[in-house]
Amino acid sequence: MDLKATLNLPDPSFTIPMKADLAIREPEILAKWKAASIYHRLQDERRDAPPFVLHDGPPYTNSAIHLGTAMNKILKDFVLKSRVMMGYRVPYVPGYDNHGLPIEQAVMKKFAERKEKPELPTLRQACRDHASEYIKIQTEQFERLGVFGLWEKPYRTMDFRFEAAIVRVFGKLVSLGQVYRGLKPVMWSPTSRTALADTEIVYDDHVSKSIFVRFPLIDDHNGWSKGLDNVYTIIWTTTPWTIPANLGVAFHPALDYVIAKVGSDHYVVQEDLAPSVFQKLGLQYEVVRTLLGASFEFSKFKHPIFERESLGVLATYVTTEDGTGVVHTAPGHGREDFVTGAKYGLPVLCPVNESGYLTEEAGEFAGVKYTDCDTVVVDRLREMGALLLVEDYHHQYPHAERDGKPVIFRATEQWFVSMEDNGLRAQMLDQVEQVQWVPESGYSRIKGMLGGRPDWCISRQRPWGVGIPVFYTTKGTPVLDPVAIEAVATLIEREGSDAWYSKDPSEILPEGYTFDGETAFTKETDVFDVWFDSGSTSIAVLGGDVYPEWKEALPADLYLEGSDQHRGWFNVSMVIGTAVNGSAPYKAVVTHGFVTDEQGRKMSKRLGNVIDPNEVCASLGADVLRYWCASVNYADDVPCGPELLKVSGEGYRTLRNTLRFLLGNLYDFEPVRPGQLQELDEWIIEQAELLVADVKDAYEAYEFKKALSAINEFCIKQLSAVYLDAIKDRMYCDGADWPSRRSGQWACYVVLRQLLTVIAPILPFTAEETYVRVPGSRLDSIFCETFGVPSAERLSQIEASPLQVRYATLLEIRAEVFAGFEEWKKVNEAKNGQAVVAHLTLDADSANFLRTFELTEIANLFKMSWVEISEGAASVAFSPSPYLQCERSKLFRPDVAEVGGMMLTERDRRAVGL
RNA sequence: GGGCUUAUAGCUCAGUUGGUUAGAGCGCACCCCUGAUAAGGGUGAGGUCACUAGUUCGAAUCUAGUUAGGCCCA
Repeated sequence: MDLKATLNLPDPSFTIPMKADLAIREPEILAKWKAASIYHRLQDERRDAPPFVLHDGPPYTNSAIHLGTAMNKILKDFVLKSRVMMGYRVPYVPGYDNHGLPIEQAVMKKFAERKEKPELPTLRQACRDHASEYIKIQTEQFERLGVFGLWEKPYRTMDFRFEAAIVRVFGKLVSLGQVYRGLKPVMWSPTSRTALADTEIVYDDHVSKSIFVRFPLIDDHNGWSKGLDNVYTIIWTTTPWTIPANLGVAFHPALDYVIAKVGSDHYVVQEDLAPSVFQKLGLQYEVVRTLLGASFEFSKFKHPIFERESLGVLATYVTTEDGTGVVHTAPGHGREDFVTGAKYGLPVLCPVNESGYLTEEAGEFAGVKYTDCDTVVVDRLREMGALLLVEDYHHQYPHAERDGKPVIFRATEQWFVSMEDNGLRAQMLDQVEQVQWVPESGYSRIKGMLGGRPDWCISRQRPWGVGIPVFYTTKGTPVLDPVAIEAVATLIEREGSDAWYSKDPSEILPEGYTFDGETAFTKETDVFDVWFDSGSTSIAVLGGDVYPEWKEALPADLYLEGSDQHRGWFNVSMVIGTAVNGSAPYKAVVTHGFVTDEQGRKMSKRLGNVIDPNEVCASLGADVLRYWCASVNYADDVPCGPELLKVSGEGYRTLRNTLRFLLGNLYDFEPVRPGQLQELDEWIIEQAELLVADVKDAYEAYEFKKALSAINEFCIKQLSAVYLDAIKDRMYCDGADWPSRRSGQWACYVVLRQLLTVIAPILPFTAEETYVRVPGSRLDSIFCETFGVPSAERLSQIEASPLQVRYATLLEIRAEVFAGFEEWKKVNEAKNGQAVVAHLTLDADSANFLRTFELTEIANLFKMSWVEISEGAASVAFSPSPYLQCERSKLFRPDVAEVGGMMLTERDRRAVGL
């Protein structure tokens, strides 16, 4: 008799293959999902279920995805899929951020290579095309990761209707009185009469006139100059043309300053710089007093030329590297000066026009070109006796990249969203309290940023964006009229934001439109800061005005982005959400860190440590990448590299093999619950239920790592090491349809289904691949299933289950037997426990406890030939088994006997009908 | 330089309100199995809890500082 043929061995063609071949198999599963419209299927399935809305933060569309974006989408998908399996309706509209400088620059580079200088419409079209191209690429890549969503209709900030929504959000803010027009300095090219972005600037050698200028003290505010006459402070600057705009002198609050006596005059300069300053000026001096910079706050000095005050202010950017430690401050001509000026309520004086000529506001210098100030202003300072020294100064100075000419800082009219009007800031800070921040540190981070953020400058002097929809009258009055703004929105909705540029105001505004009695208008040329676009997404998408199928209740349940978005998206979304709707646009915010290499260093091309998620999908598979994602602590910065991916691959394979084995035993199983289950089978089913309860809680708390390690440990410690090992004999050698075997199959079936549901959010491809082969799977997809979470009642029943205590105790004894056997093996011949009898001597209670089990079950679990139990002082001893080996089951058992020329146990004799 | 944040075994991570000998999985070493087989099982070795100084009867845990990372600013 061919005994092997009588065994019920797992059928390798029935179960999933051991070799995953994910790079090949995953695309097939994707195709299946696509054909089944899995996303819509799930929406349909859960039509009446409570919703869980994760609102997508839009990635910028100027490159393929990198590991950080991949991780972000995968983490989102963990949330989406786990919520689906908790029974929610889970809509997900992916988004894309399309306007802005980086795309414009990428496009300009292409034009430059062809030596072309595109007109505005051509440039904008090229930007649109560029963004479209990367939307397509990124969509493919995100889908490849296994992310379910409305990929055929994502939100795109350059979608005409989306652009119109942005305009309407602006209109809403205008009507709320949240928007105002103000001045702010930007890099300005006087030769091309345009504002420039930082990235359009190159630093080049330049020779400037540097001047030392003294400012007489008018009022020392708190008496620091008491008893001294002729007190001055000295500033040093390399931009004489900004002297007419001077409104302040800045001191470092924490540095020491000296009052130096020079003849009958007294000069305030920074202590460390005093020797070099006076040496340069050729003056002998004597220190008469030393004071902290903070002393000079609110002191009043006189402007060196005009009859005007220059206020003593404090600023921490004052350094001791150059100059005098006292910084000439012109809020209209420097970013730092602007911020400091705003703090002290100084006006933003900008007496330089767009061509670089000084204006009427510069008084006697009106009409002078800024470069000529090197002589005109300097001469005047000399006449006034304010000039202490002038010399040439070689340094790096910003130049426009496009024409190589020097640029200037110049305040221009910009649009702002006020943080204080309507109590917006206070309201936002209140809203911060209502939001759940995960991890908790996000709370203090966003709070600091909202509390400290200045008014939001929403205008950009760029071509690629949504035009700020403001008309001006011939007198230059901005038309802040809802009717006019809505006219723009209507146009853009129909023809896109390009139409704002191509149409005349008369073509846009309603016929016969008048404002302030005027009928002729010009258009604003600035576009919105792209953060205004993305700050509007909650309203544009969830508000449902753009496309009704996107509509969901606000606030969203969750935003999930990198921690840099505290300053970015979370911030601007809060500003617009709170201003427009009166509340935060999100109930919870989860943030993740950044991906580093295995040494914790930033990924960079230079270091050659960049991991490309697309390559990982094409080699190891998306499930392995997702496994990695779930295995790291995303709240911190997360390491990734070839070694870690290899480790993830190994972990993945362990899980896969567990699924493979469970399924392999079900090839001849109809999923019907047998009347009576064996104890061990009930035990593992209870264990699986405990696991599902834990994992569901972990998913709910966004603790994917915890979910994965719980699953892992269950597979390794409960299934592989104990249960699966113990049931093999029963599965293989018992009669195929004996209740004992069916009981084990039922347990495998139940456990497998439980495992598949909890694994599915992390390893969707593998879960799906396995699920469709499980006997009795009638649903199209694993994602139509829900977690088999035990009821509270059932849970407390399991937790108090005598079965759990019973097996825990048995497994403790088992561990002692195993440990003892290792010792024994070292000095004895027999290496295999199956050929060894264990002699357990135990106290009466333990012995009686063991006797409640069948000896065959104990021998099986302990992987011994046989077990003998006696009472006495606790010990474990071993001896070679005196029993014969069964030819069918390979076990050495007391009941092995010869029948029909074969050595068989009683059970095996029955199984083969002897 | 500022705000927020991280540091526990070779790796990824647990470690509740301070309280026995700091845990898990992987990896590693040795052994077993060869009917989960490019699988599976057993045993074991591995840690000055980044460093320094405090508080305390007692610190991985609390405090201050130092060092090295990260994000956002300046």
